[in-house]
Amino acid sequence: MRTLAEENYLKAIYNLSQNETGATASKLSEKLNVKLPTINSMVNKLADKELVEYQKYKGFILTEKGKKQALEVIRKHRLTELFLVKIMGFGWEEVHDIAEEVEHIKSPLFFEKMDLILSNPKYDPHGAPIPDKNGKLPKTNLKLLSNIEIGKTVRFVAVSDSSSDFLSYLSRVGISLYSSIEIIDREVFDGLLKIKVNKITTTLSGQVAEKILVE
Amino acid sequence: MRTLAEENYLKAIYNLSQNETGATASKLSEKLNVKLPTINSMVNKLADKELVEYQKYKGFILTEKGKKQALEVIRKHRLTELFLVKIMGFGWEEVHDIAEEVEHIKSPLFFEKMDLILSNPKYDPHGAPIPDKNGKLPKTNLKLLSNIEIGKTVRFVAVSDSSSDFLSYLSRVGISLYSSIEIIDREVFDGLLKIKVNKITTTLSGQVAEKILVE
DNA sequence: ATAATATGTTAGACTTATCTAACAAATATA
DNA sequence: TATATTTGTTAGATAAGTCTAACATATTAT
Ligand SMILES: [Mn+2]
Ligand SMILES: [Mn+2]
Ligand SMILES: [Mn+2]
Ligand SMILES: [Mn+2]
Repeated sequence: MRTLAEENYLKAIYNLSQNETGATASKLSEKLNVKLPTINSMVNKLADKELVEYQKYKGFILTEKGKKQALEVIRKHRLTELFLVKIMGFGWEEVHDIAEEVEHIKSPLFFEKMDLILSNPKYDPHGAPIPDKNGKLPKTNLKLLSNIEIGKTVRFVAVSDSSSDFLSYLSRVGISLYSSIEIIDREVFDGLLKIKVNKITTTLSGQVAEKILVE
Repeated sequence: MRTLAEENYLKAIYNLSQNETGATASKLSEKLNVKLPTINSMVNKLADKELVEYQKYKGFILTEKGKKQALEVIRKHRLTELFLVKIMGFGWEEVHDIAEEVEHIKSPLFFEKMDLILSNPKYDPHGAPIPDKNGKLPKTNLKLLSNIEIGKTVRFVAVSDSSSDFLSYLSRVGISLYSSIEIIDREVFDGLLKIKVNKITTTLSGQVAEKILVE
């Protein structure tokens, strides 16, 4: 039986290993809000269970088995988020924290029913792909809004930060998923970005532009 | 922060103390599927936190504080069960086990939304009353089907066993919540009961009749 | 290349929730 | 009432998940 803590470690390691930097002890420590030695002892246990590969002082990578389990949890998380928005009427900025809890429900029936009610959805409310029952994910090829050339128009399809603060901010400035965004200008010094969305011109900071994924 | 185990103990003690027999160590042990010494150590902790009153070799009773907390969990359980049936389309025999997990979700928003969607419901799918936000329960005055006199007609309003096996059996023999049941005959020896439901005559065992609550 | 800093590991302790074995009290039975 | 049985308690062990303090390795800067 997989424990709640184990599930959180697997998910965090999976998410970190999507970045170039990979999953290191200190990154995990920060992400999971536990001290470094805790990471060490937990990762050792996960290695014993053959869920991660781990050599001292090198980072961690998930085994196939570990990856499959991580994707099961991620599937539950994203299905839940979409269910909360579509069926229960929550805002996209409210659902992440609730899904962090609900993703640990064991009952497969519960999530199968969500999947049925939502007709096998492919994306969560933040534009992230929902792994299918076998852990398959569509290959996406997204770019950061911060890297798009001036003059281009792109479609906002996902965020890389699902925190309430960030999403509320986007809603407040009138940027929602699937909006068309035209790049008007970018400040070289700090990446400050002038964009046009729905005929309205807005300015975004470089940090914000890095969290917006477009195609 | 209340732990999952604590919540299960509070709920179990509350439920047991609704019977005349009260909550004893061995009953709790059986209900929670843990050995007797575990009950002992946990109840000692709950007593330290002033959630139960406990004197050696006597039973346990919840303090006001403990009762309030138990009712919070019971509210979440029953709201969840109704949500699963009414909104997600589960059968009444499928929901208890799922609710045993979901009741431990901390997010108050999640349950407030259920309550809103269901319009402040008063009863769960098994006829059990849902405590309100302050832990208030309607006074119900139900009788056991096994105690009703021959010749009377009663309304089936609740079950005292929400297990899948029992509820599936009731569905199979065509007895559903709010059916009218006429008592045709009762065998003195073992309580075997002949009833009429929807113009159909059926026979129920004494054990089954004891789990059916009527008014 | 050496020293300073950042990152990772080991050792040992603590809390929660569980167990088994041994013992004690209460209750039922003869 | 004396004994047997059932029920409850204490003692001590264990596993999971966390911590702090001390130490080791790796990386960065001088
Ligand atoms: Mn999320
Ligand atoms: Mn998401
Ligand atoms: Mn139930
Ligand atoms: Mn119920």
